[in-house]
Amino acid sequence: MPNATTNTSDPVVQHNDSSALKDQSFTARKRNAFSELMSPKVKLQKTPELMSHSESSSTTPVPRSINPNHFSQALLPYIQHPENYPTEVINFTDQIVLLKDKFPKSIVHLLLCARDPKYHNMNPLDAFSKEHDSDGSFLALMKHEADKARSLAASELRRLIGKHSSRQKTREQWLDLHRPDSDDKRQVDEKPPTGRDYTHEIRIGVHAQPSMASLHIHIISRDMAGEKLKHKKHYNSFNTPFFVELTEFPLLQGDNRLDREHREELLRQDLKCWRCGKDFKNQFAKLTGHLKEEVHDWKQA
Amino acid sequence: MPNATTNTSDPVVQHNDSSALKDQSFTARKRNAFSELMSPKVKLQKTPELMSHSESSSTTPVPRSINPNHFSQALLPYIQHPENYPTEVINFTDQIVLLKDKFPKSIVHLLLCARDPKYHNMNPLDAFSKEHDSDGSFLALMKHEADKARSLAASELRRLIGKHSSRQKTREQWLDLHRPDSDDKRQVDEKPPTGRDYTHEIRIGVHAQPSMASLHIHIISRDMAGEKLKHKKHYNSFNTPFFVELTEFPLLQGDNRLDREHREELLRQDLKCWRCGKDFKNQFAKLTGHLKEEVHDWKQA
DNA sequence: TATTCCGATAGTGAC
DNA sequence: GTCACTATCGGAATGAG
Repeated sequence: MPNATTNTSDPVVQHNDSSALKDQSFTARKRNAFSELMSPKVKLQKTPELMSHSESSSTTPVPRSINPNHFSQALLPYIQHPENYPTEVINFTDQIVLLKDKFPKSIVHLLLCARDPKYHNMNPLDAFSKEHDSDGSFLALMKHEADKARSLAASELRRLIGKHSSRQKTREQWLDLHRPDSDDKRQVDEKPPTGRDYTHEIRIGVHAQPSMASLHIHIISRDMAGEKLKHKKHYNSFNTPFFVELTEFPLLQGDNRLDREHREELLRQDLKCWRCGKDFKNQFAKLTGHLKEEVHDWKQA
Repeated sequence: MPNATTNTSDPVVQHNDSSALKDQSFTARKRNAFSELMSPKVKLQKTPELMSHSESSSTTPVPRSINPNHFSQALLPYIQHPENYPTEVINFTDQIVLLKDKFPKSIVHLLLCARDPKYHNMNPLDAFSKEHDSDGSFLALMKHEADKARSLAASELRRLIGKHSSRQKTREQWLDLHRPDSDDKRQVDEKPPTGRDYTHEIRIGVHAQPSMASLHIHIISRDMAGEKLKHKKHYNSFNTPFFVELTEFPLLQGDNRLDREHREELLRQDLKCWRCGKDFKNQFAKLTGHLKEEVHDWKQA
């Protein structure tokens, strides 16, 4: 069996489905980031005062006098002391922290956070605007980091659902027949068939109006099959224009998502299956029931 | 100890609080009507076709083609064959059946049903109108039966909560001191102090728009402390003009309860404590919490 | 749009 | 205004000596 490559469309199939060692296929870091969810209750550590917390022009849910224990500040500890959270944090630099979302709305759901305090409490629509990022350098940095995170997320998704993929199985069978010690090399193809490219199943973007004050980008697989997807706003925040892809930035000046009312309207709109478009009105339970079937098919591709 | 009388304001206090024999204080009938609630699920028996089911001018929730198994017909078996339901039916004549409400909204909650098929599916506002009861004989009959039922209900209420009553305790102490074999007859009063008159705590009336098709009159204690009082409409149906006291009939021609919209408005109105008048808006749970205290006091009277 | 808890609201099905 | 079940919708608290 050939060794793993870094090309997510040409991966080794991992047959091992247990979670014990699964992180090793995800990243070379010693950290144990993908092993488990955090404990349900965040224990906020004593945090220093924030350096800055200017009000966003796109409005913000954060109170003007910021209580570091307020729920909207729950990401702060990871940003300020990522080294203290080896279970949750996948990797970090001086600029960013990549961590697992504690309440995953899809099979793979990561958050890429900016560490610079000037982005605390700043709406991403502002942070990535011409006004605040005139030379686009911040956007470029985050796009670069997000692309790396996409690769990690794709690898993790492949590890988790690759065994269901028909393309993956085809590749696996070819590799079995062509392994160095095989007697049976009837196939004459020069190269193995490509496996599924899971990077295409990863979406990258921000919420037009986040509740968490720390600037964060969602790195999320397409499925919406996460255990913590519990209501309509969860779903619509990822499956309407409320979810702003990073490629959309900087937004045009008249973008209607700069209007608070429009954002709330997006979250209230009818639930529609991301895969087949079926309209479930307000029936969230019906939607999730339907999604189980859709995701079953989606895994087969 | 003197024997029981039929005067509800001059009762024997029953110290026995167990349910095994409690029916004996309620009625001389052999029936076991007050022992327990029916099983939660009504098993409708196969019923003969209804004789008549004219539409009420006050509108009716009953479909035009009546299915005898429809929920609105659930009282029919008791009316047609009261003798088959000794547990639920307290007594009956050719004209009426008196039975325990299976879903009591107060500590005592009885239903007095008319047996004549011409009242099936007739709104009580019509049945007791000049048009349908020009000589008032039907109203007179039902008032007479309801008054008898009131006495039974009052006795049952006394049996259930009399031990909490201060007036009842005063009477009890006097009777203790004056019992035939007592050594201590220091009291010189000629007559025992009256106990609480529980007939004043029994209300008699109909719902302005019943869901059950069979004409029925509620005989219900004042408390609203029944286990089956579960939502706002339950409460308001007994504590707004939606509850039409039998003494109000026949209604004046312009009575606004003849209007369906007005009836629905009555059920939607703010929840107000029947005892102190406090407004609980839509907060049903807060109301029932409050009622526990009020009913505790009410029992003391 | 953070979660969680509680509770009010709304629709359905009942044979 | 029948009940019981499911689920949607709506507010409030959320820390901590």
